[in-house]
Amino acid sequence: MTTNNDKYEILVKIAKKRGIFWPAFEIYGGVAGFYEYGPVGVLIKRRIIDEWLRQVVYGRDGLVVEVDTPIITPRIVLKASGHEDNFTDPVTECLKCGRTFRADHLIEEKLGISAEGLPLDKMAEIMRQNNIRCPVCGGELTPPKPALLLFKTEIGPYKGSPAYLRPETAQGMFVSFKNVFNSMRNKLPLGIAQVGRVGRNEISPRQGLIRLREFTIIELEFFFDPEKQEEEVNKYMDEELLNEKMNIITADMKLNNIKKPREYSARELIEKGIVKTPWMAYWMAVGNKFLKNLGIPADRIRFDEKLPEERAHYSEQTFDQEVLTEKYGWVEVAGYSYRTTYDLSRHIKYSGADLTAFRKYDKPREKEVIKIKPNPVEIRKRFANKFSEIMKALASIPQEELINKIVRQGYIEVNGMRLDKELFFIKREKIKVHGEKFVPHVVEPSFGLERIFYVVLENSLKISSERTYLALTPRIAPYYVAVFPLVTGSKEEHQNIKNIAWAIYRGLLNSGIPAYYDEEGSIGRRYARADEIGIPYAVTVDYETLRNNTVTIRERDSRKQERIDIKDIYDYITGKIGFRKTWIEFLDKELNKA
RNA sequence: GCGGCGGUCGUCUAGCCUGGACUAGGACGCCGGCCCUCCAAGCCGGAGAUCCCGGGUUCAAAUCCCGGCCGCCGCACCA
Repeated sequence: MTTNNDKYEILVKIAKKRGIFWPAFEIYGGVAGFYEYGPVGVLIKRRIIDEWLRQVVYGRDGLVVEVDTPIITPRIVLKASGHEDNFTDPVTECLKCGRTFRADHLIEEKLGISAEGLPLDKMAEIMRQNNIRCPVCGGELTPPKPALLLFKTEIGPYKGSPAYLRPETAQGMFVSFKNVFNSMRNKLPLGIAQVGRVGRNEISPRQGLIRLREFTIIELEFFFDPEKQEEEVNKYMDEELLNEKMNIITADMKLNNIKKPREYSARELIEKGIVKTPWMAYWMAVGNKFLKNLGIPADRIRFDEKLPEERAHYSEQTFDQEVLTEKYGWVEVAGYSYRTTYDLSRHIKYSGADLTAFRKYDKPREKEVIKIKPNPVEIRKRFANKFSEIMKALASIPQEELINKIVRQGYIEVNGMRLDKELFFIKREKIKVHGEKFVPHVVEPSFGLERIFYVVLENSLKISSERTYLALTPRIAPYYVAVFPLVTGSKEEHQNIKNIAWAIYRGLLNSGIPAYYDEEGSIGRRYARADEIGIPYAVTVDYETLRNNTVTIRERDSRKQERIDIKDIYDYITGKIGFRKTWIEFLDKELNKA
């Protein structure tokens, strides 16, 4: 019997043996929280990214575009985003036993009051006043110090300006929003996606690929107009997405101690008001399909809504998407956050840039505007000797304030003098307004690539007494097809068989099919090696090939073989892997609709 | 970060307690050769080990002692 731990260990062994992944810096003893991808691993990783790009980014009716922005991020950006303040933990250390604790958690535990976000000196005071001591040994605690989880660096070699490695790629999308939005001709809704490396200086990373200090995020920021969200979702969400079933644990369910998820369709999530924006349901449905297409069974995927105190500082609503693993139980592979206007508003404030979109009204609206100007003749009449002083002071008062004071209260005070509305020209004017500026709202589906990579591998690994293989869904296999000569001896017909196999291999590579060639060891061993890295098909050239130009093609999981003509190999493989069937089915459906 | 346990070819391991005969042994895997009609076969040969790192004790350290690194488990942290 294979236990969970055995399975994990077999996976780790295969990963190292076959070049999939392993801990980084191994020859120097390794550094916790860093992993390396090997030659086969990079291919699988790339295929997963490609599938994400295809399904979540470029397959979304043109809603989403992609960018690539810097990893090193000036301090101001992460100050604006709130990370510099929120990505630190207040840590206190016991002077006696050396244990460290989160100061705010200790306060909450002892006093039952929320201490999250309090200034450090305030926390120190509370701890002193209430004589909070080490919960383990009762020793004295140091005042809380901030532990920053951002990697710090400097831009410029001498006296550089402070910078951090980005802890998420999202800020790249917010900071570049204006340029992307303009280049996409100012249209909403607009998704901006990015695949990129990030760094988080975790206190204690463990759990292999699940908790890393440097990893890859694939995420998108989806910008939309909150006033048009219903009609726009209706336009883009087809029946298939609306009917997508998901396992959900809502925050309400958690508060009522219900731990078993309920099944909801995306439509129900919207209609029952479980999601705070219908776009949340849209992206959750897309993400659910994405993971299923990577081979994760639907009953091993669930969404867990975070309670307010569990959410990141920027989020109005968060669902974690989790996958059940053998090794780690439920693992969060993606987070769906409703970031509202938080990030853009903060960058507007810190940078001064206009990061708004323009909402055109259906019809131009008539709007009354009031313009106020001082009436010099009247003012001189009333305040002859203060005239220039008054005029100067008035010039520096903004229009809104003039309107506010004069129209609403009937007068304005300037340098201690009361100026009544009779001293002003008040002009009321009707103008046509075509729309208004607003800050777009944002929903963010954010995936941890290494976690997806891990859950897919773990899920794909099949172990039996007979054999061990990776049942990767064909599209994310490192190679689509292996090519083998049945025999590799020195007789002339053996040589011919080898030559044909080699020619087929080269032909496939030349046609853009990721192919793999192996002639070492017995045919059985070669199948086994190919199976271990998840190659879904194997073409074998044998004696019959010499007679009639056919080869056998073997399917990895069933080990069934078919005999096909050499000329049909390309079509066979692209048919199995590829998009031809999808194209025909989809086109039929779409044309019938039209 | 704290506590417990551990670390020997790519992998699994023998040796460690009781220091020396260890040029660190074996198996699997890998590479080469032979064999050559389909699922990890067989035979022959080969390469492959900073005994995790640093220091100490000793005539002598894989082995004993100290510190560090890394891993696993628990706590804490993180999502």
